[in-house]
Amino acid sequence: MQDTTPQTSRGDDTTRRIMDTAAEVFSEVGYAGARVDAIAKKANVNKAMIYYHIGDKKTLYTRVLHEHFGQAANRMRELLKQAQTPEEKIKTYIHYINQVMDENPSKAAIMMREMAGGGRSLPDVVVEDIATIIGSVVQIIDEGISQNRFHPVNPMCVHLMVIGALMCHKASRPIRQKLPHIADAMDQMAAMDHGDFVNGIETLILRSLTKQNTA
Amino acid sequence: MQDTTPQTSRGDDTTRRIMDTAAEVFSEVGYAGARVDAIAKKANVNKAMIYYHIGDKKTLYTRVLHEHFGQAANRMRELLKQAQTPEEKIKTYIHYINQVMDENPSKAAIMMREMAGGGRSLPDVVVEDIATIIGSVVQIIDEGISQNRFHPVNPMCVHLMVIGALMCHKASRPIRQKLPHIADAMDQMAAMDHGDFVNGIETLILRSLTKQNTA
DNA sequence: GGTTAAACTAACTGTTTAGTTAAACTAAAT
DNA sequence: ATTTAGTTTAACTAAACAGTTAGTTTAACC
Repeated sequence: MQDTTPQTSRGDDTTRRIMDTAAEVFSEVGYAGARVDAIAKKANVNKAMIYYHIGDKKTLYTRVLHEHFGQAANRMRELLKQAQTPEEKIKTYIHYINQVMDENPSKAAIMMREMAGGGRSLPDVVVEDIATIIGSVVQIIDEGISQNRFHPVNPMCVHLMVIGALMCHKASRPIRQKLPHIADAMDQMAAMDHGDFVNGIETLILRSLTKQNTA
Repeated sequence: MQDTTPQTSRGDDTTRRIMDTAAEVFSEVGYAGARVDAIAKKANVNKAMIYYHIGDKKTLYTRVLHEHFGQAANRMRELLKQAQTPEEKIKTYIHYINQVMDENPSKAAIMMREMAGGGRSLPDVVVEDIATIIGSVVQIIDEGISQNRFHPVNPMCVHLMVIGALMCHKASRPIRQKLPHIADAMDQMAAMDHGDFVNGIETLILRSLTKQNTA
């Protein structure tokens, strides 16, 4: 039954529900494992509506990837303009990645599945975005090294430690919840929210990069 | 056509081919996305042989997880016995994880998919193994802190940085190969082999953990 | 009230899928 | 040569699947 509150066209509302639900399902079982019927049922729409509003399964998946990962590099570049030192830029980068992943609970899992799949389904525009983000990390690290504030380091190690830790942390919440004895063994971790985890990552990354002689 | 070289029963050879191929297919598309017909075709066996030798799809997947991830904690515990200092133990731990992932190209991708899926399909014995490994990391970090050699730190940050970086590195090779301009931008990374990457991770982890006053 | 375009639906199609079965084949044992 | 147990196979089943269609409903417009 349609909600009667005034809003954009009914179609827009339907499309939103389809997109959000599709992201959830794709994050749970991946593109190949996702069932259009399952997406329709979970979104509480008739399956034909998916084809009417968006298109076939592949088109739906591509739009989900665009929506979640497109433009990520542009937004990061804007934020980096406001940071002065390499240390500040690294902080900005880490917190930005964390924020992007927190925008939607499905993002981290979809990223992990795409990575596990070798990025075969990633649209070129998303791949370019990833390349631009990595390029930014390379620039920050190079700047830090050239200013003698950072140790010489492989930027890929830094990037994958950040990306990997944050993705794994967010995607593995169900595993941690499944293991109360793990939670017991690390009770301050079990109680830890996102902010603390990303601050811990930030501390470790900066400590591993930064030379001691900097103020 | 059967190979005529003397070996164990033909069934053992068939089971081996099925298990290896299943691991590949599960790593490529996940459990839900894998097709039994595709596994059979790739393993060059009739589909019914999978049911005869191993069982249904879920049984096959569970055996693949056991084979790849079972016993991992025991082997690590044995190796850790030979390390003295917390620094040595951290090194042992990082290189052991790296070695486990290198045993089979499918491992990292399967781990990532399982993590992305919240570990829903993980057999309990594998989950216990993961818990034991994490417990070991907690012990090492606690030991380092209590001996005043490590900064106070969330072991989960350390563990997920190590696991995350290594998994992402191994699983993302096809993406790096897809992007020659990324390779160009980081040509020393593009040429980097496993050893250099894990050594980079080791350096960063130790530097982020270790207090400066230690020799 | 009538018209129309957009949104939505139940039922459908052809294909794909996991899993099974009866029969054939193979190699070892006699 | 025959028997037997283990291995393998082609063909099959019922259900699931992506995608389509003809028709209905809804809401905006006049």
